[in-house]
Amino acid sequence: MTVTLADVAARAQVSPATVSRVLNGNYPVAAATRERVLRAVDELDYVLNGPASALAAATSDLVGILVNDIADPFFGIMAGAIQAEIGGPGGRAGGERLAVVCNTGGSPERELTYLTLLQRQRAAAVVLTGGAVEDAPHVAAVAAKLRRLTEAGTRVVLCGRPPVPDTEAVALTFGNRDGARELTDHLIGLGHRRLGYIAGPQERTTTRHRLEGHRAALSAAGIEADPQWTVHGRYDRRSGYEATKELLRREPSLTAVVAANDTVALGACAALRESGLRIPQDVSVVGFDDLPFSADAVPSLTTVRLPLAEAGARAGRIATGREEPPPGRLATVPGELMVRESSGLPRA
Amino acid sequence: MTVTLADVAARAQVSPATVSRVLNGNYPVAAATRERVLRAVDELDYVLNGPASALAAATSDLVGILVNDIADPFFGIMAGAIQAEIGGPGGRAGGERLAVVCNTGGSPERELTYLTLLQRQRAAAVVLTGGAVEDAPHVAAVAAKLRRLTEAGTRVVLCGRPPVPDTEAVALTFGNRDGARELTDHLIGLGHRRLGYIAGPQERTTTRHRLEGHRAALSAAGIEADPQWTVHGRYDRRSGYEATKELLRREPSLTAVVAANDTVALGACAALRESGLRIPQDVSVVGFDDLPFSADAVPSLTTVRLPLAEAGARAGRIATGREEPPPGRLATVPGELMVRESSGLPRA
DNA sequence: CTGTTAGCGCTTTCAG
DNA sequence: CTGAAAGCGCTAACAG
Repeated sequence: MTVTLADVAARAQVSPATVSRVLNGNYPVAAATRERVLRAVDELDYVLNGPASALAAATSDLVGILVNDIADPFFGIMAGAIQAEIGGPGGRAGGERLAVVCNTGGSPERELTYLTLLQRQRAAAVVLTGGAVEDAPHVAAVAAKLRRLTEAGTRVVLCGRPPVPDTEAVALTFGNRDGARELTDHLIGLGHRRLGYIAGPQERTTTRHRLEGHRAALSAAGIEADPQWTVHGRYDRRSGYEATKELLRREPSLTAVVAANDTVALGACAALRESGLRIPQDVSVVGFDDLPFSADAVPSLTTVRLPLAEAGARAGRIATGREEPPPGRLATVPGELMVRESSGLPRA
Repeated sequence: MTVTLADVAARAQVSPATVSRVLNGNYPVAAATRERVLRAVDELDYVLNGPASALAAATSDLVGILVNDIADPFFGIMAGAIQAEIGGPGGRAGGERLAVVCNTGGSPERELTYLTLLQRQRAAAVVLTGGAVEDAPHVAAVAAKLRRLTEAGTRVVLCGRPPVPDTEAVALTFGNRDGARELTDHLIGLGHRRLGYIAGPQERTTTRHRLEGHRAALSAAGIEADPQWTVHGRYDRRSGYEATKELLRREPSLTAVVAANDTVALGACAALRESGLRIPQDVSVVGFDDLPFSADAVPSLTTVRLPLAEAGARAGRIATGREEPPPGRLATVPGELMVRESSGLPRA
């Protein structure tokens, strides 16, 4: 029924082994023979059986990409960049690799399940993107999984995620803490003293690091942070909206709102506007990430630019062995403060 | 070295076949036996070899999702919804399926290459999202590929993409034409007579359908469309910005700009603002898709809401056989006009 | 309900 | 440079 490598061999009058060698291009084959084989492949419209080769070779050409939310451009941009670099179609270079994008929805269990699934597929590499959940048992479970994957020959890269101790995983982390600190320093520099903070979900590294940066800036300036001025939420627009309403209720005199990320900042802007407050005349708003829409927002958003695409591309290259891992298997990708219209002097 | 099913069988004192049956849950097995097997699996930390089962069973648990641009929420939302429904982790129901998201970048060749790769992997199903390229040879090539995939047992679903004749592919198409028509009707109803149109890339079905709807509305109202008032671009913000500048140059008296989609509309807004024009007092702007940011834009965007998540979810269910395909293997998913702040009466 | 027996289609030593 | 042969680890009849 379906054409197999043996059929091609027969037609080209060579052994299956030779066909395999031609197809994989990892072994010397006479030009004339190759020619003949390629023609046969074409004539029979032959397509290699992936599972069969993966079984025989004990490795597949699948690369797993774990993301929290594929509909969020933050992850979409990284995923796209990773995929472009792993050498799939168009990316050239080596066997055509297929990116398997896995949506964890931020759930630790799903993250683990996907890792197992990827292990089952004998994935060539796995890239985990975005912040990690900090729950100790989960961290341990992930570490164990990553170790197992590495043992099985799967390369593991963390992109925008802190290193996992006791593993060989290469980590490209974002300068969340420093970026957050710069952002708050910027606001303090403008004269703000009463800053609300909308944090991400409680147990995530990204949330913690950004919050730490914020607090560091405050204490360096001798400003004591009222715990009431920090609200936790999710990394979405809705959350920013609701958290801002809550902050306004708790402390109407805030002159600035620092959001967990740009999406949250947008929600914050909506809430402020709805409350009759102008940005930045009445309240300044800053975000984080510098997603494409942030520069276009009205007012345009002051934020920290994270080189998502660059980091993803690098992660993709490391995952496919086309770039050396950084020394110590760890590199920090810094963010860059982008001062735009949404931040200004505090109101009198 | 690596644990195999045989090891588990030995430890559980059953035959490999029984272990397989327990793991696949597709065959009656005594509770006690199952129990024993499961324990052995746990103790040995066994993970099924995906390629091996795919080879033996002649089908894998991979589901391919083709998107034009994974960083674009339009595709991200659909991909996320599809993935949530195919029964991967968390989605429960049947074997854990893995979504393989393939970024074609809108390139016909890559689309074909990915389809081949998916065929190679013996994917259980393939979902193609978004508009198709209309080049005849390419359409024929895609049709041939889809036929081959279907023959090999891969279910093919088109989501937000017109049907492919002579294939068994199930198509869920969007009401692009009708939506576009409603949108332009809305503007005409407000009194607009001089409408600029920023179309998507020339050779795509989505572009054509939306443009047709627009033109239909115009001619129904007896307005003759100046070809100069239509500009083609890409489906991105930059394109909307540039196209708007160009439109303004060609015809400063336009009172409305109809954009290919919301992202383009945002670019258009930026260009208008930069030119000192107010929205909607001087120029009305409308988009298409109703992406999450559209309601939050300032001014909020009048657009056509496409139920991306719902359509994706349905596509996912059909792809995994959990929902019957619509009669005639074709269903149209209508859009819904969302009138918001960016459209208003034309200036005097 | 469970075991036995063949492969699935490819890669990879090992010879030549 | 090419062929022969031995599996890779699992599933799926087929018996029992």
